[in-house]
Amino acid sequence: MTGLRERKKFATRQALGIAAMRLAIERGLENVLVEDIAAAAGVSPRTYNNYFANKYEAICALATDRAVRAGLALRERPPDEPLWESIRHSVLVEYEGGDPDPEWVAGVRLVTAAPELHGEYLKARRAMEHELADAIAVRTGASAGDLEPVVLAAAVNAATEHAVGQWLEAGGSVPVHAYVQNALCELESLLPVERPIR
Amino acid sequence: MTGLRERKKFATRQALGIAAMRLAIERGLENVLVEDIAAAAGVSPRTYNNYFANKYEAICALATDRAVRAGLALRERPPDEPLWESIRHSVLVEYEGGDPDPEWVAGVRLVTAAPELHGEYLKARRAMEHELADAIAVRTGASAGDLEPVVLAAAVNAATEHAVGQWLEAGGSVPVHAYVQNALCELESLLPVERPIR
DNA sequence: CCAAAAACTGCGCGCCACGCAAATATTCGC
DNA sequence: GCGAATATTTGCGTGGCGCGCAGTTTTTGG
Repeated sequence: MTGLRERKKFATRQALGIAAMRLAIERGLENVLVEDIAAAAGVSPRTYNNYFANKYEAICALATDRAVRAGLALRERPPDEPLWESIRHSVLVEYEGGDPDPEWVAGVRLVTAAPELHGEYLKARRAMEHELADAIAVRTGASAGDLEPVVLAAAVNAATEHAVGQWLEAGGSVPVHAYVQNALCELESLLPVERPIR
Repeated sequence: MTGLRERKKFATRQALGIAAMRLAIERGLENVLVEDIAAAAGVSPRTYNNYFANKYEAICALATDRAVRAGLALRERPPDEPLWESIRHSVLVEYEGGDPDPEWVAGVRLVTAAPELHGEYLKARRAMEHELADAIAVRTGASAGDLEPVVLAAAVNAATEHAVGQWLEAGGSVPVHAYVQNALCELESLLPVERPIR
């Protein structure tokens, strides 16, 4: 990742993602052309298509990256930490800085409100589920094909999305962070692990 | 649903969905034009777009319908039946007849193999999750905004998809049915409900 | 500093989503 | 049944998109 090539590539991807989200928020999804996004990121339309196959991928790129990072974060928690605590930390970093930032809030609102984005957004969430499941499997020493890590990851994802939904409905005076933490704690009590996974 | 109008509309939608899936299987996703699907269903290309916004929606239409039906099925189980049994029945009907049918198998393979279809397929699965969650909430008497039904539905979905994945890997000598039933039973033991939900 | 590898770009083509308005089919009150 | 009201289908036209191709520019490794 230290090569100039890779850094530039990543920067372009990120610039496109940010530009796409910004434009979609301020103009509305339908009034953004691929051409606009490319221009805003200082790149030719043709190059845009080397990074993303369509508008929606670009808009969700940030969400995708963040989601994947949650999985990586879990892998890097100290292995002696209780699993639930590790999961809570890994998921919560996703929502750490974002909450008061009005652009972040608008982004969440956009992604949940626009049906055209749902498919892409779900792909991002599922990517996180997979990362989480793998990381959990490593931690619990599960063998390949085991059901438990998969279910656990899915439950975490569902609880998280549910929390965000509740937070959105509530109007946003309390930070998301609190909602998500709450949901994860409640989830923990719903999934009592007989042989306590550490 | 008894009006001629509604029946025709439903028939067209189904014809388009079937045609789309068939063509995609026998030619490969990239070699199917919207025009072809419309023609195969005996409808103008313009009409196609009154039903579906793109190729992928049409291809996944059957999956979507089946997924939603699972939710409805749960609502119609006898309320005195144990909840887990109701869930198992409702989910299993999705996989009842399909398994030996080579076209059904090819469809599952296509949907899981082609990345372009993932977003749409995930939307179908999530629709089922919502239906299941609602039905479960009714059954357990949960109040609006409760986490438990949502998590339960997500877990059921994850277990189901996991089972199908395992079955695909195994090559298909044992029917899917068995895999899914297995996974759901295992899931049941993973989610011991303290105050036993009936 | 140079050759190999990779990324960016312009061009062009076929496909697609959708608004609009005319034609056709279905429903419903009478 | 009949005719008006309401839905659906369809053709046409347009703007936008996805991507293969081939030429140029940039980065890399030696």
